[in-house]
Amino acid sequence: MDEFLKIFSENQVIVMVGETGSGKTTQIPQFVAYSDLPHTKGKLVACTQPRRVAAMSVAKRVADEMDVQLGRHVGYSIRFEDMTEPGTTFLKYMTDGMLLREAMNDPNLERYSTIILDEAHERTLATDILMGLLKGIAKKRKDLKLIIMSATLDALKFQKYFSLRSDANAPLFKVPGRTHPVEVFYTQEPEPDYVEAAIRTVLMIHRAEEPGDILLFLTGEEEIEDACRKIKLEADDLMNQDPSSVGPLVCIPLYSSLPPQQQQRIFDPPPPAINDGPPGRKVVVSTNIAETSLTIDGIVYVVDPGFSKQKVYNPRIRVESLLVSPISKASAQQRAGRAGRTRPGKCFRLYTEKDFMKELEEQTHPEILRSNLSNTVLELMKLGIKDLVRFDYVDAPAPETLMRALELLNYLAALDDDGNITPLGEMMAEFPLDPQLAKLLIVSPEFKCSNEILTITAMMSVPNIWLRPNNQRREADAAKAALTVPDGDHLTLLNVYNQYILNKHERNWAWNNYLSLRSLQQAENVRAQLERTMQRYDVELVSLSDQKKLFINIRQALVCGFFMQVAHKEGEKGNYLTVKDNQVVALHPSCGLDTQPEWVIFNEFVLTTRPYIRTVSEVKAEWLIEFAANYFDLASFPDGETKRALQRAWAKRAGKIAGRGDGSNGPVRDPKRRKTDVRKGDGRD
DNA sequence: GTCTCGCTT
Repeated sequence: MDEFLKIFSENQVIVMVGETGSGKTTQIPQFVAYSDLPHTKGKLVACTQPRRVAAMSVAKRVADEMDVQLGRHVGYSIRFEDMTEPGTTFLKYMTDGMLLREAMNDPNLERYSTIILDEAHERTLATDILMGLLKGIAKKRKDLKLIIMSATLDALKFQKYFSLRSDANAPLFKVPGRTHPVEVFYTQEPEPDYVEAAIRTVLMIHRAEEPGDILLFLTGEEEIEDACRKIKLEADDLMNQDPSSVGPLVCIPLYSSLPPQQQQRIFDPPPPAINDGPPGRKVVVSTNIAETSLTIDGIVYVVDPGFSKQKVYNPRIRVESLLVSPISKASAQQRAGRAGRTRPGKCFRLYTEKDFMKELEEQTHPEILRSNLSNTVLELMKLGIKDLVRFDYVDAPAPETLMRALELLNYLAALDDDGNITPLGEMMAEFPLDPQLAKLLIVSPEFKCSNEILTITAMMSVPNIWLRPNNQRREADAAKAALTVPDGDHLTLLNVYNQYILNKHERNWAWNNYLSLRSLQQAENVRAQLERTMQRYDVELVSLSDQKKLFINIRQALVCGFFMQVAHKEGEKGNYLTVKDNQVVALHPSCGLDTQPEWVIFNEFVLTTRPYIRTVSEVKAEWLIEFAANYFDLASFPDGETKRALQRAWAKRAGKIAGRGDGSNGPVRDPKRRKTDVRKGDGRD
C-alpha cells in the first residue's frame, strides 16, 4: 500500500500489472479512495470491468471489506441496474460499456477524480475506446488520475501509449500473484484431431495421475456435448474393467447458453469413491468462459488443445462470423494458471513447444480489429471525435472497416456528406442499439407502428429465442410452425413476444413452446429500456388497429433501417443475390416464409455451412425506391437481373407520377439532403 | 435443411 500510494501521489497515470490472486481489483480502488478522498471534492472513483457479474460481485466484496452497505458508499452500475446513491457513493464499480455511455453525455467525465480501467489486457471494444478518450481527457484535466490495470505482461504497450510527455513512459507498478506453480507439458508432435487428442489426454490423466479435478477447453456447445458423451462412455468402461485402480468420473459441460442452474454444476464435489476404490474425479469441459469469467476451485489439471472460437470481421462483405482459431500465448498462460488456484497443478498443451513459441501470437487480437464498427463510430461521433481515422487508438482498426461504418451511417443519414453527425445521428446514438435498429425505431411512428417496431427491435437485439434440442427437433419445429407468421420472420418475432406476454401466467409456456425464457425476459428488459429512451426523445408510441395495414407498414418501416440488407431472387432455384455486394445467399432453413418472394429484407448474413440470410421478410420494390431512393438509385447498380427489376419499379413509379399530371407528389426525400427533419424515413414521401 | 466463443450499451 505504501509503495502504491507513493507512486499514485507522484503521477497522473499509472500502469499496473497484477497477476491473478494479487487482489488488485479489490484493494487498489480502496487505496485510491482513501488517498484521493473523492467525496470531499464531490467526486467518485470508478473502476471498470468487462463483465456485469464481475462489477457486481467485486462491489459486494469491497463493501463487505469496508464494512459499508452495498449501494451507499460503495456501489456498482451495470445495464438495467444502478446500485449507487448520488452524493453518497464514492467508489463505483461499473462495466466498461457503462462508462463509455456516460462519456457520451459528460465528455470530460467530470464526475470522476480517478478512473481505473481493470482487465485492460482483455482489450474489449469499450476498454479500447475508453483508453483513447481518457488519454485525451487526462491532457485537458490535470486533476484526473488514471490507473490502467492488466494481468499479463503487455504493460509496456500501455506504458508507451500513456506517456503523456514524449520523454517518459507512464510508470509501472507491479504486484506478484499468489498462485501455485503449474508444470506445463507439450506434445512431441502436432495433433491432427484436437478433440480426439483431448479425450485421450483426459482419460490418461484419469488413469495415471493423482486425484484432482480436470478442466478441458474446447470451442463450442456441440463439440463440448459430444466430448462429454465420449469421455463418460470410455471412463465407465475403464472403471468396469478395473474397479480397483480407476475411480468414478463425472463430466460436466460448461458454456454460456447453458441455463444458470446447470452452470452451477461445475461447483459440485467430485463423485465419491465406490467400495473403497480410488477417489472420484470431476472433469469440466468448457469454452473460454472458464478462461475469463468463471473460476472453478479444485482444478489441478488443465487440458489445452490451443483453440477457441473468435469473431472475425470481413469489411469487404460486411460480415462478422465465428472461426475456430489458435489462441494466443497470453490465453494459453491464463488457461494453464487455472490449474494452480488451490495447489500445484499440471497443464497438458496439445501442441508442440515449438508451435507455442513460434506460431502463437503474443496477445489475442483486440476486439476493435475484429468487429464491425458502425456502432462504435456513431458513438465516437456523438462524443465529438470528428476525425476517426486519426483518433489516437491503442491499435487502429483497418481503414476499410472505418470506411464501411462511415458509409452505412451516411446512408442512414446519421452523418451528412461532410461527415458531421446529424440531429438524427445524435438521437440514434442515444439508443443502445445498432444504427440500423435505432434508425428503424426512430422512424417507426411515421408508419404508425412504433409499438410493434419497439418489440421487434428488442427481439432482434437479444440472443436467439428458438430452442431446438437434438433429440426433439421435430417437436421444436412443430411448436415454431404454430407461432410463425408467413409474411415474414420479423412479424413472427412480434407474434412470439405478444404470445409470451399473454401467456405469462402459464409457468411453462416458454418451455412447452421450445422458446428460451432467458432471451424472452431479456427482450422484455430491453423493450422497457428502449421505451424510456423513446419517451425522453419524444418518439411517439403508436399503433394501427387494421392488422393488414399494420403488417404492411411494419415491413415498410423495416426498409428505412435495413435497406442495405436486401436480397433479390435470381432465377427459380431459390438463390438470392444481396443488393450491391452481389453475394449469393440462401434463405436460412429456419426462415418461416411460405413462398420465395422476389425481394426480401434480412437482419443477418451468416456464414456457416454456406452463406445464409436469417430473419427475413418480404418487401416490395416500390417500397425500396420510395423509402430508400438514394440507395436504390439505378446509376449505382451494375447491369443484371436486380437492376432490371428495379428499372421496372422506377418506370412504374414514373408512370404513376405522370398520370397524376401535376407532378405534385412532393419531393423525393433523399437522406443526404435531409438535415433538419430527424424523424422522417429515408426518402419517405 | 439449421449449428452462437465470450462480452456489453
